[in-house]
Amino acid sequence: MAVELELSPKQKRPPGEPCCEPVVYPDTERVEAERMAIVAKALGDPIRVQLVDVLRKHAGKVCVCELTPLFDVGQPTVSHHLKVLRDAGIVDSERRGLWAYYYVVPDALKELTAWLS
Amino acid sequence: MAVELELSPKQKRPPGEPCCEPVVYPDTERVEAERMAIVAKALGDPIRVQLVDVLRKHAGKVCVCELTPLFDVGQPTVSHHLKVLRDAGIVDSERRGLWAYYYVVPDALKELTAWLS
DNA sequence: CGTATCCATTGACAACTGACGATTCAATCG
DNA sequence: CGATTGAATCGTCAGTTGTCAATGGATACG
Repeated sequence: MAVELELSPKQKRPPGEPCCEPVVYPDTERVEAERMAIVAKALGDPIRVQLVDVLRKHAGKVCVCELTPLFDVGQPTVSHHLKVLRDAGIVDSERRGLWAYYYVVPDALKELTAWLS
Repeated sequence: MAVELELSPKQKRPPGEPCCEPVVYPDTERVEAERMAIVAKALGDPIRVQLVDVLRKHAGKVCVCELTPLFDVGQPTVSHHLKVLRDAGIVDSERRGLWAYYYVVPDALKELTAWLS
C-alpha cells in the first residue's frame, strides 16, 4: 500500500503561478458523497451505533420499551436518536397497539458498506 | 429478512409494572460503538467523504494544493476537514518541504466496514 | 367514563460544527 | 536579508446537536 505517485510539478515552480492544476472531479460523486455523509452522520453517535447493533442482532422488530433501559439517557433522547436513524433511512418503525417496533431497513447500509470496501 | 421475533410480554400487562425487562447489553460493545461513532462521525460530511474518496483513488499521497480547488470552500476549511479526518485516524499527512501530502491510513476503515457487514 | 402506559413532541439550554477572514509559521526563491 | 508561497491556526459567527423536563396524544384497562 501507499504507493508513491508522481504528481504535478511539486518542485521548483516559478513564483507567481499557482501551485498545481486542480484535479477534475466528477459531479456524480458529489451526490453520492452526500448520501454517504447522511448515513455516516446518523451513525456518528455511540448510542445510535448501539441502537442499530441491537436491532440487527435481534433480526426482527424491537419494542422501544426494550431499547430505552439500555442507555443512560432519558426516553425522549432515545426517541430522538431513533428519529435521526429513521430520517437517514437506516431504520423504520411500526406501531402495533400501544407499542412501537423498530427495525433496520434491509440494505439501508449497503451503499455505505460498498463504498467503504 | 425482517424475521418476526417473539419478545417479552407485549400484551395485556397489569398496570403498575414496567413494560419489558431490559435486554442485557455487553459492556464491550460500548467501547466498540464509541470507535465506530468516531469514524462514522468523521465521515458525516460530504466534503470529507469526497476527500477520502480522492485520496483512495489516487492510491498514494496527494498534495493539499490539489485538494483545495476541488471544493467550493476556502483553504482553511479544507485544512480543518483534513484535521478532522486525521483526528479520527482515517488519514495521515507527511510534510515534504513546502507541501503537505495526505493519504488514507491503511485499514483505518476496516473495523467500521466489518461492523457494517 | 377515568386512569395508566408507551411513545413522540416541544422548548430550553450548553456544547459542538462548518464556514469565513485574518493571521501565523515554515520553507523556498531572488 | 526580504518577499513569496503552501498550509495550519486563531477568532468569530450562525447553525446544528445532544440532553433534559415537561407536555401531549393515542391506546388499553377497569
